[in-house]
Amino acid sequence: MSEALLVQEDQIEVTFPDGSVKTFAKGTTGLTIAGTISKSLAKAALAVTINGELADLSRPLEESCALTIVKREDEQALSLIRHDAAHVMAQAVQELFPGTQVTIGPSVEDGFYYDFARDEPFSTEDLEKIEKRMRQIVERGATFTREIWDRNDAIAYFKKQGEQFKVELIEDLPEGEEISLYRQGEGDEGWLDLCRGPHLPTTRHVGTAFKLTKVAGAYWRGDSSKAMLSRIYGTAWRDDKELKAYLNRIEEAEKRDHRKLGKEMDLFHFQDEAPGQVFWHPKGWTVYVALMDYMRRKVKKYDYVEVNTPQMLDARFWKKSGHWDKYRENMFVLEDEETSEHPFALKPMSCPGNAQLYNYGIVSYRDLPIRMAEFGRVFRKEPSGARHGLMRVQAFTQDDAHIFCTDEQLEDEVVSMCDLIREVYTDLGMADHITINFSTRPEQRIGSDEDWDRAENALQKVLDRIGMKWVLNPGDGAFYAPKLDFILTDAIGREWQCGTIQVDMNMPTRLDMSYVAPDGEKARPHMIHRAILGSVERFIGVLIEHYAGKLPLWLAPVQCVVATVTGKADDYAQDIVKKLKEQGVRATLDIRNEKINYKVREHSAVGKVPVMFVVGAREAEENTVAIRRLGSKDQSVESLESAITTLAQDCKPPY
RNA sequence: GCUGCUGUAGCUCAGUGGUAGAGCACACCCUUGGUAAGGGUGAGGUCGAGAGUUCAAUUCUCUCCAGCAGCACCA
Repeated sequence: MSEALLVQEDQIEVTFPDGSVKTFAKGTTGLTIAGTISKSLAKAALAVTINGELADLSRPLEESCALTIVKREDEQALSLIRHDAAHVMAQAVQELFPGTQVTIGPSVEDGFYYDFARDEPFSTEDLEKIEKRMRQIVERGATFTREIWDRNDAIAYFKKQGEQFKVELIEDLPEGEEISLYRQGEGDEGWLDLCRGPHLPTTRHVGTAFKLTKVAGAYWRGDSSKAMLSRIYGTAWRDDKELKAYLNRIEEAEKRDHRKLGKEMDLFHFQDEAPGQVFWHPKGWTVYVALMDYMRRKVKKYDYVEVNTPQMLDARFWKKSGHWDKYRENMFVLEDEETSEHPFALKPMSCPGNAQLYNYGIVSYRDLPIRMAEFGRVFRKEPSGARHGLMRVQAFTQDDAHIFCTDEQLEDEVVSMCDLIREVYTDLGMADHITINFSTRPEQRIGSDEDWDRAENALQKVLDRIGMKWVLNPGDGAFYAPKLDFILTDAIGREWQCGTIQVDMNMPTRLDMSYVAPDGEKARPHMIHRAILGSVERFIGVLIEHYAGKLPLWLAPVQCVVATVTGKADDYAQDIVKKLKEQGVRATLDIRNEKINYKVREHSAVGKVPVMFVVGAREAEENTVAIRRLGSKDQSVESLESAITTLAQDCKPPY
């Protein structure tokens, strides 16, 4: 007879993480169970997980289950603390600013937010007041109580409270779904919010390690046609040490901001007169060119041909491709559409241009696949609030390519592209930092469902073959093709799309592309769009933040500064720079009348130059150099000849 | 585009209803110094643009432009 049958009807079996099983009366709470294990555990318990799902400590257990007790040191405690902090903040706001409506307030990475509807904006001083009130509410130690409400009662209650947004939320909940409210505090004194939970036992459990960080606008339900709400962000942690560490981490990350480093390192600047366009300084342009040269070598290695197409084309191409309908507002159109029969526009992407090259002449199946690369300079009129340093500009260069191929060639081509992308990201030190998004058909799209099925299946098969981690991003494909997007993050964790692979079965038809098949009949090629860096500008921004300005030697704008300790070594230093340049090293000379401390600080801390050769009378006499590598405190003295040979070798870019 | 904030010297920032100040950078001088800021002197500003209020606006108000944070968008 199995043990399970011995369990009486009014009892349940609880399995603990160590595998032990105990029997309890039905309806026993996690808190009671924790108490049977030890008093200290009951005290430390914050919540439970029931079959892996987080739940209130006070939740009665109705069925046999696997149970864990969540304590403050557990990772799950963080999201509880943050979610509760959001509730506490909402209560604080309503106490301080009566009439403010609450909407939603989830926990997010590193913290939480709550969206409020209020006529007046929240000021920075308001944040201080709110935070102070939050600490009082935490101090009160009000109990969180879960209540199940009747749908109509809940709607009536929130209507009476003037909470239109909560009413809308409840009305939109599927029929039959349990409507749970959480009360913090006792009876009518308590503050009620619609919430799925779970929560901590009391507000006191939130602790003191939180801080309100910023106030910003956010649309109701993420929809720009709906009301703009005031969102207050906060961060919350298990203890003050964690909070301090977080604030410190943010501060450090902000020092890596590419806009800040771009100025300090003299790489580029922006001006009001050219919004979203880069003024590249000599040093920044050196990085740009080094990266482009590298990409050109890669593309050659992978059997691409490089082409170049016009910057400015008749809008008929965009109308034909469908971009005009969807992106007209974001294109720079050069002539008045009203008066000109053929308005021209700056190209926002290179696809139609490359298609013209394909269409020039007759393509045989023997010519396929054609891998056509173009470092295309494109222009996109971005919404004013979207521009962001190098990451989102209005004029940029894509390391674009279009592969035209047959159905049979499709998958291998995409796999080979993934190899190339992986190779490039590895060379650039970013391989471990990419997220791949598989973005499938959007609601607004062109083409038949059969074609979308085929294109998505092809990408799915490739993903199965390449064995890289990926995330499904349903509905986020381009209007003409599903895609794999390669996402990188900046210093403070914002995500930026860099590489992309798009399997397109629509443009070839739209742009009248064909090839002659073995049977002599015309056939439609497939078109794969791909970019590896994406935007060269954006990728440099990401690289700067990733390396905190300390770019790998081969990309560093200045690879070596030869600096003198005394004027007596000027001639020697000049000679060294000349020799370095002969070996292809980007070297500069610093014989200014300054102390060596000053020069070291300027080139290392500020300029991020990877290598310094320091020379004085001694080195000039002995034909040596004192080598200082960025990041290391000490230096080594080497003979000039071997120092140059070694450095020249280290500066070689990857092939 | 939306909400909020910001715009003063090349950079980072202070300041004021009576037309401006610091540090760094720059120029010159002193200093020739051995690994993360040596000292002195000097030059440098239409206070984002336009309009309004005022005897007087860099300062107050409005509009526009640009930037920052977040949201929305991103072929």
